[in-house]
Amino acid sequence: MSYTYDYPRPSLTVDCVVFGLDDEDLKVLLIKRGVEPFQGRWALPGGFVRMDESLEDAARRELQEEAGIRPNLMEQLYTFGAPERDPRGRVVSVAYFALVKLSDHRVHAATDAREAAWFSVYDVPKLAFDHADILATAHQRLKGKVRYQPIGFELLPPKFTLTQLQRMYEKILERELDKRNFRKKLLAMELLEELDEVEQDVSHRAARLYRFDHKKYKQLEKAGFNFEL
Amino acid sequence: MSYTYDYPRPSLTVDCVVFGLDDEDLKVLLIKRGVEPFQGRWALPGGFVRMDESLEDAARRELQEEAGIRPNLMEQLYTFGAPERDPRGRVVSVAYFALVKLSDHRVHAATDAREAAWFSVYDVPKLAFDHADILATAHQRLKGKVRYQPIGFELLPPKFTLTQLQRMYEKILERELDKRNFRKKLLAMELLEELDEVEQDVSHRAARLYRFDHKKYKQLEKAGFNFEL
DNA sequence: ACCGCATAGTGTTGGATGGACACTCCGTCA
DNA sequence: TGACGGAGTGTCCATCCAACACTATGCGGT
Repeated sequence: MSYTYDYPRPSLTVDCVVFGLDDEDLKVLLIKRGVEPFQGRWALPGGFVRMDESLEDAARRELQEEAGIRPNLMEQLYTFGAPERDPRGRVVSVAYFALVKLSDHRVHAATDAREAAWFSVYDVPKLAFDHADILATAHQRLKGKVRYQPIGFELLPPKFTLTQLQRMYEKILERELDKRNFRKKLLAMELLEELDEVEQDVSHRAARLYRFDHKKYKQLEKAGFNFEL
Repeated sequence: MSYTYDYPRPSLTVDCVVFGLDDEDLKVLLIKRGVEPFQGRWALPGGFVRMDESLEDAARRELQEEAGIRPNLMEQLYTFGAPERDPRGRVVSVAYFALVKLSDHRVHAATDAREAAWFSVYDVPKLAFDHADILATAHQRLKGKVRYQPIGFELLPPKFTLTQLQRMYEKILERELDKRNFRKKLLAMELLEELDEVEQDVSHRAARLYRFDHKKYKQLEKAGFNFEL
């Protein structure tokens, strides 16, 4: 089977930058390439767009196939189309940006006979194609966006302590925050539901758990509220 | 001549949302379609991407061909790829966002035997394809971006009065600003060069002209300065 | 020459917000 | 029961922001 057109067409792919967070660092999901070009190199998960699926559907399908991951939060990042970005010919790639709770996804990282792994964003191996650019763009977007949209919660488990929350922001923004000011500000937004539970299995005083109130945020957002830092 | 591939490929186009500003309103550039589908409908300027040009080059080429316009400021907006967005088949379009000084471009609007015109953003005819979505996305982006990046200056002539500047922000943000607070804030940034000139041909006291200092802004930006409102 | 008009230009105050800063509380483990 | 590690909590000061009204100037018409 082959397909013929009057004018040449670029290939169209999607690539995904999936971020996760663990106790050490902000992590990104990479896949080891099994075929040329760049065989053996690490790369972002991704692949060709099918004719009957939307771009985001393609990104979600590739993530599912290559790493068994179904992110809650996914959005389009940028489209990379430099003529020489792929040695096989003209390939335009729509990049997506996703956040996952690492606790949900640590196990599934290596599926489908492909090698998949989480790497610290600050210590990434040499990547295939222009994937280093794509990753840099995504990282920048995350750093910018986390300050004015409450997306960081997608990186944490559903119930978290205020210290976990603060560490998350500190790792993403790459600067330290003041504990008292941070708590004051977050609690003043009234977007955190205080639970009657505390963390378990810690060898010191256990911290209270909170949950992010998505419903309330959507309401406030409609009313013109702006989340900030 | 024809081109054959092992797998089907979508067509790839670019579309441009070009904003301009005049005394009345924020304007957007539209082209009347001369061919099916949507013959006779107004649409965003755009066209197919060639195999050897980057996406932005394609957008600039189409703008030049269809409307004789060379914007200073142009950036990628979003990629639209819903499977049914074009009745001719699968067409994925990378949308670009541009700002121009209308004074430079009023004349050239209708060139190349195509009909091109500026429409008020608040009174746009029914558009072809999903161009209404693209326009809405671009308009939203403009409203958001103008507050934290000094891009609004691309809509004004090189020399402008503070009142013109304020009107520009008011039209884009769709709310009134306080004259004194606005001037205080803008002048405090020290990004406006005060010229020894005043506006001409007005039948009242002439206002002083200013120029935006791009060089100084780039320096301050590197030093961590953030333009805001 | 004068007057009217339209727009230019200019400061102060009160309230809210943001950043700096240090100690006590509590649970665990040795 | 004492030491350790992290949880939790309030004040002060500086800065930013919003609200607010009058005088100055140049032109055009009479």
